[in-house]
Amino acid sequence: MQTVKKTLPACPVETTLTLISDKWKVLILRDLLTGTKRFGELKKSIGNVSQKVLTSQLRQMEDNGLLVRTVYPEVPPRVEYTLTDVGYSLKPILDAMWDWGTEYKKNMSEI
Amino acid sequence: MQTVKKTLPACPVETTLTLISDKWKVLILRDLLTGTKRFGELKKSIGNVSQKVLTSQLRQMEDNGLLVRTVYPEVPPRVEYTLTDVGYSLKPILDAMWDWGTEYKKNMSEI
DNA sequence: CAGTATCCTGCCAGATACTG
DNA sequence: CAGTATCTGGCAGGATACTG
Repeated sequence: MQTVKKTLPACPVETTLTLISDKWKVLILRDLLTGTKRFGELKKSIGNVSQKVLTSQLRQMEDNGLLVRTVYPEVPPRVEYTLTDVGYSLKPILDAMWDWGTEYKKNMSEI
Repeated sequence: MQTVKKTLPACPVETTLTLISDKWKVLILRDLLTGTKRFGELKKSIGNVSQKVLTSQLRQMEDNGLLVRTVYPEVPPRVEYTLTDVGYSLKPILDAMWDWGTEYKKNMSEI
């Protein structure tokens, strides 16, 4: 899945999928769009994700230039995640998903 | 994953994810947004999906009201898939993904 | 707190055979 | 042509224990 530069598909939609289609990445984006978060905050907010997988997907997003990881050399340690401009530019996709999900739920409740 | 009405999450973004985050659904949408397609056309266009999985994900999308499946009682048989209005209303999400993927590739090629 | 290190589960892909 | 049925296997993701 990674080494993205080598495997970027021709279709731009597939390119986007390659970068954000893993199970938790959209929820990571949702949470970071409102600002910098610590690892523990993300884990709590996202829900049922395991530490290993959350760490792994955060690292991939860092490698792809979507977010920045900052380690504060304190005890206990503190690690913060912040979207880059490229990561933040995914906001229109999340907004569209938010709008559609809201409409869908409204329609379903009317049936 | 299915029985969507029972498990719709509170967050609208998660609701949308529940319906389109399976591996091939976004590509199915991409292909059907340009019009009705036959099963074989979808399979060819999407690429490496197996018959079994493509059938399964199309059925789920039908159950969720995103598309309609039409069987023509001919020999050889013909089955066509068409987006419903609800399915078509996902277009803004796909458009945003197209735009972002195009930009991302442009940025990557400049490095 | 924010991770590694292991081991394990289950989804999905691949291949093949069969049918209306 | 467009499926269904069955078996196999790889790998993303999950559970748990341990650590700087």
